[in-house]
Amino acid sequence: MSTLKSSKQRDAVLANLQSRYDHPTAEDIFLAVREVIPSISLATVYRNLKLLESEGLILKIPTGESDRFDGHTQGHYHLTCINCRGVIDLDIDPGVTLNALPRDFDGTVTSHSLMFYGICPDCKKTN
Amino acid sequence: MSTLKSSKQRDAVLANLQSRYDHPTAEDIFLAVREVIPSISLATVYRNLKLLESEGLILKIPTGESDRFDGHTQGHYHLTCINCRGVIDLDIDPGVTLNALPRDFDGTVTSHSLMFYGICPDCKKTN
DNA sequence: CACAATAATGATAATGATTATCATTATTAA
DNA sequence: TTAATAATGATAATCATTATCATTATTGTG
Repeated sequence: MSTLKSSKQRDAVLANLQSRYDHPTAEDIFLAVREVIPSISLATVYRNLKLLESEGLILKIPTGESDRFDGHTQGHYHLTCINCRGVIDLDIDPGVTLNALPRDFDGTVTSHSLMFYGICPDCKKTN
Repeated sequence: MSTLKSSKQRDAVLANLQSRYDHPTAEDIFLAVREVIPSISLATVYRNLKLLESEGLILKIPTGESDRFDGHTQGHYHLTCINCRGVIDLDIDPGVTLNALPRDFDGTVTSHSLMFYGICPDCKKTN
């Protein structure tokens, strides 16, 4: 197993993700980090997103379109707006759902992810 | 707006999806339906999956890899096995999570999807 | 400090999943 | 039965993501 070496690109990707509360795609992150490190490559962004996710430092949110990423790993839930396709945080207790797991389930559950679909406050206001 | 015309390909895709309880990819469905309609094209499978989903007859499950599909639309939850990458049904009351929605949320929620991650019974037995 | 080992990078080619195109075929309503 | 048009199969195109590879940066050691 190879040992991690630090890189300013990886630091910048993580810092960007931790500084924002939307849920950007790899492309979004690429564009943002490029303001700070103009030479950064999209491949490096993808590489580091994968690495950071496997380290447990960020979350990947599959959406059916481009994956989105979240720099805040404490349990919380999301809403996907079916109008603007954006993903926002919701303020709900993350515990409730796990309590509902049936006792007789033969597998092992290690985590869960809850996605709500609907209209986000911004889109609701605008329409 | 164009009016739907029936096709045996679309019927076969829907029938296949409704007859099974795994959560196949478009490719899986293509291979299965080809046993019945050897001339069917993968493009036709994708086309009809999209159409059936927009009609609300099937569910698309984003996974971060290939999308998976579900022919049973009554509310229920899934477990993604982090070992075999399969998706199985879980037997939990779908109501609990919606009750947890905060009252002061300014948007509108129309549906939700809960994905558990862990080891499925088959993989747990085998290892 | 100098250096060797190797992880990380940027550029870009390759892949895999999904969608678009287009000529042909099938379904439908009149 | 026919005209209108939705659906198909074949395949090209697109989009997101990953792999490759030569070069650069980081790190531990003498």
